[in-house]
Amino acid sequence: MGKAPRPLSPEAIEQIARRFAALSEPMRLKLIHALFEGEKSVNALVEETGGTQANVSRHLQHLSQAGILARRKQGLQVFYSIADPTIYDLCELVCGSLEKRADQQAAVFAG
Amino acid sequence: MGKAPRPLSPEAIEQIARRFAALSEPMRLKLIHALFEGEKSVNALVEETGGTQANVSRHLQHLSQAGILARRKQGLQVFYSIADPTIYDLCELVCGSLEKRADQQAAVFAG
DNA sequence: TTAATATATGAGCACATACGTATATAGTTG
DNA sequence: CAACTATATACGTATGTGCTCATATATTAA
Repeated sequence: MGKAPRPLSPEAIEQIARRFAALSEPMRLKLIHALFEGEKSVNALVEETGGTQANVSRHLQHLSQAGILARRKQGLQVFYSIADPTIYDLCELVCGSLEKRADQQAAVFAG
Repeated sequence: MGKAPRPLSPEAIEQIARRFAALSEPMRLKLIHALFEGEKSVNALVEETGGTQANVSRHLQHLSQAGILARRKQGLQVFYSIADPTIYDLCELVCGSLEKRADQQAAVFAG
């Protein structure tokens, strides 16, 4: 017996797809990874990631609207931080799964 | 103190992004969801999802090459099944997170 | 007010990818 | 062998999205 799957409406499917899509771009993952250390300003993230200011700003907005990041404006600066704690677990799950795959591949080559 | 993030090489970031991208399309999520019930043939998945045979086949191959699905050929038919068990947890995490968000939205409208 | 700084946004280009139609391949049956 | 079935693939098209460059907005300081 498999697990009993929840019924999923087309709208729910769409929402889930959008959530995964938000996490499917390298620059956005870099930003999320940088924010694992804590709240940071746009400028700090621009310097840390090496991206252009425009691009970083757009990706941060994308993640913010997706509910993944929180936005706090203070004076001239805007600070972003992780808003959805499940992001940690999601990344851990995927990293773990990919590491296992890599290990298996390595074992194949090692004989 | 935040959690100590693992260092992530650009290649690792790319891999993670690809994994999330594989899960970012509604038709692929439909297929994965259908396979939560167990192994199924391409034709069964075509009928269940209502997609065209070509499109379903392409998405199945995509998921298979990503290591998410397993492929088993038997006579004329090809059977696909979930190969990476973390997929269950990934979907549960995202569903839970989105449900919580929806509840909060609902609470706002309910006053 | 003007100048300076931090962030956001508009326009256009380049590229990726999802889709349908048609066809190819592989395996089975007669 | 030919006919049939299940799956995969080639091709063209349409759409989405990431990126850069330039500019706009907002906030602070002089």
